[in-house]
Amino acid sequence: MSQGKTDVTEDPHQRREVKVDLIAVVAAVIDGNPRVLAIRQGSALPSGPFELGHRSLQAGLRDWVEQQTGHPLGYIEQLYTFADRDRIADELTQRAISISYLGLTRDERTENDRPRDWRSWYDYFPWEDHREGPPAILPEVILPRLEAWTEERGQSLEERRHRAAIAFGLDDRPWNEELVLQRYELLYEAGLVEEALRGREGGDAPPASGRAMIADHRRILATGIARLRTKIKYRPVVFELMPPVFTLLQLQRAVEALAGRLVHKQNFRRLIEQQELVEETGETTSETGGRPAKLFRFRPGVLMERTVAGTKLPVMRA
Amino acid sequence: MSQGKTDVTEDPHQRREVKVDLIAVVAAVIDGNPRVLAIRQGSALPSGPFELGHRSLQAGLRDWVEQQTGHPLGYIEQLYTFADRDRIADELTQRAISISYLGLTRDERTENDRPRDWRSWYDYFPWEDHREGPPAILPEVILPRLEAWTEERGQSLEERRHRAAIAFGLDDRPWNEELVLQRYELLYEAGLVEEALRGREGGDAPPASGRAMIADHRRILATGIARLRTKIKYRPVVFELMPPVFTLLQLQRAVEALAGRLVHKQNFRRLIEQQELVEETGETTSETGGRPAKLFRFRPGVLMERTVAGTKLPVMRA
DNA sequence: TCAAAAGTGTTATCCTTACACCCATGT
DNA sequence: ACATGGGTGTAAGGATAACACTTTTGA
Repeated sequence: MSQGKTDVTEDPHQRREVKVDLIAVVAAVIDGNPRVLAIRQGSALPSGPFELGHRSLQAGLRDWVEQQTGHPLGYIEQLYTFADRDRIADELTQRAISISYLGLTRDERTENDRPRDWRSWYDYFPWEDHREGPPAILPEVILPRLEAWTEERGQSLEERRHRAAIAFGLDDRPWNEELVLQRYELLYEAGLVEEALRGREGGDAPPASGRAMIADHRRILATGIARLRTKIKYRPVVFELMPPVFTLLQLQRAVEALAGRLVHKQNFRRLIEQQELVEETGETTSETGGRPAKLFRFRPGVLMERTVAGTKLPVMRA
Repeated sequence: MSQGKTDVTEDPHQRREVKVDLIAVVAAVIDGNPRVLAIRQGSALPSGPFELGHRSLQAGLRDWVEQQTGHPLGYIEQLYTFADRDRIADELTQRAISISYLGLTRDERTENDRPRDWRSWYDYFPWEDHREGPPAILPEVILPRLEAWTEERGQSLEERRHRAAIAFGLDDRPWNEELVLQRYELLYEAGLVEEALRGREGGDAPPASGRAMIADHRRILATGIARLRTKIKYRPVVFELMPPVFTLLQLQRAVEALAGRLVHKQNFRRLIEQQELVEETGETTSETGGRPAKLFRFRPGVLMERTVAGTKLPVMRA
């Protein structure tokens, strides 16, 4: 913006090489809570440069995660690629881009796994856990400050109100758990997260809440959570987070942990049953307390069919 | 696999710089057909390296597309990032990655626009257009060859059959228009598209059909089409492809062009109406033949609300 | 016996699908 | 008048959301 545009055609020999970083959001459900693999006391996502030795982007990512956390990765999918905006380019002839991935793993403690690396999502996003109703931090801290911000400047006042209303479910709008990124970005713009204040001099109001991360890692985490919350609704990805056998309530609790809200027990079961995602093992467990629960496993056949589901358009009959 | 893993930690000073290419799938609906912006007689997607002069990835992409096609870009979204696998690295110390984007534009002929750059999707994927029923090429050419391929080798026979059945809607399965990429990849594996035969020596069966493109551009195009066919169902992206005012049937035809299949007129209208996506302008047009049609425009307010829609999970009432 | 969790039945409502028909204009 | 596209009514079936209730265990 302020730096004056460089004419691309000026020097055809200018260096075009770029540093590429790989960053991972690795999620699991442990003890009924959604968790993410983080290093350096929870301040950073596993990451590292894409190097010549890496056979592919994914292979590079796996190497870094395993090296930094001791945890091998199973399912991974790409999240987003961006040119770093919070990071200052090393030199004028050097830029960096980041390629982020979402990984899903089971709650299996491997030998070299360091349990301390698993942090709850909601340490970073305390306003996102609505399983026990809207968290107190919302009415007590975030919403008042956010409202103050929307009234701060005369310019795009209406637009800000509107965005906040949609993102946080104000004015009788429903809470939409998928809008994790939009909420984080609003809080960032409003200066309510620590990351937003880093460039500026002090004096601003202290951040609203939630543990901060280095650079833009928390934004990337928000992207990963949003993706998972969306995807869980139309692809059977919970698979990747569950042990081989489980009870229906355990499955429900996992979904609730991810979505950050409770679901209706019976309707949830009907949904699962109707999609034929699972089958009974024939066994039961009484480890859950109360009446013993039937154990289920995912139907292996479904994996392939359902991974390519499809949504609705009022098509004509073939 | 066969190459023996390189230890990443061996030489910390090895070069980590990488070439980054930006590639665009730019779509429009022109004369009732879905089209893509392609250069070099339709053999390549617009693309170019990410350079220092580019303020951002998106800005770089816009520059290249405008420079190569004369067409300014409106809406764009990221598709996928990958390390090139079909391209051979320039040197041992040099690798390349590609970042692909999907762009949507209206049918507006700008002065410097070269109409010849707009190619129909279905030139590249003739098996994807089911608006007049399954295209003849499927039963006549593709399916027989594909079947031959599934029986070719004893190994993963069942799995191949299954994949083909899902992708092409065999054995009473419905046709799923979203599986564009899966279908292309199957045809690639089966050696039924030209691109698959490039590395190998001749003697193979000639490609099934569809215009080929350089490198992996056709695969990227398939990815873009798949994304658009999916997205059109849950986000109001058709907006970006329509003129400011239009009739409902024109809107329907546009959706049909993209989806490659017909939709039920009345149910389509109910869907549009129910989502309150459009409003009457009060005008009518008789340019469509037959009874004059009411003209509509998209409701500007909806743009914001609907861009963040949301899907279903059996939630509990707040 | 009672708490805790498992598991079932039922209803009103809404959305989806499908079918069939009428309306307004130009030729 | 008739072809062409525009535009509507309605009914069956299925999925959703919201009820409340019974069952089986461990402590």
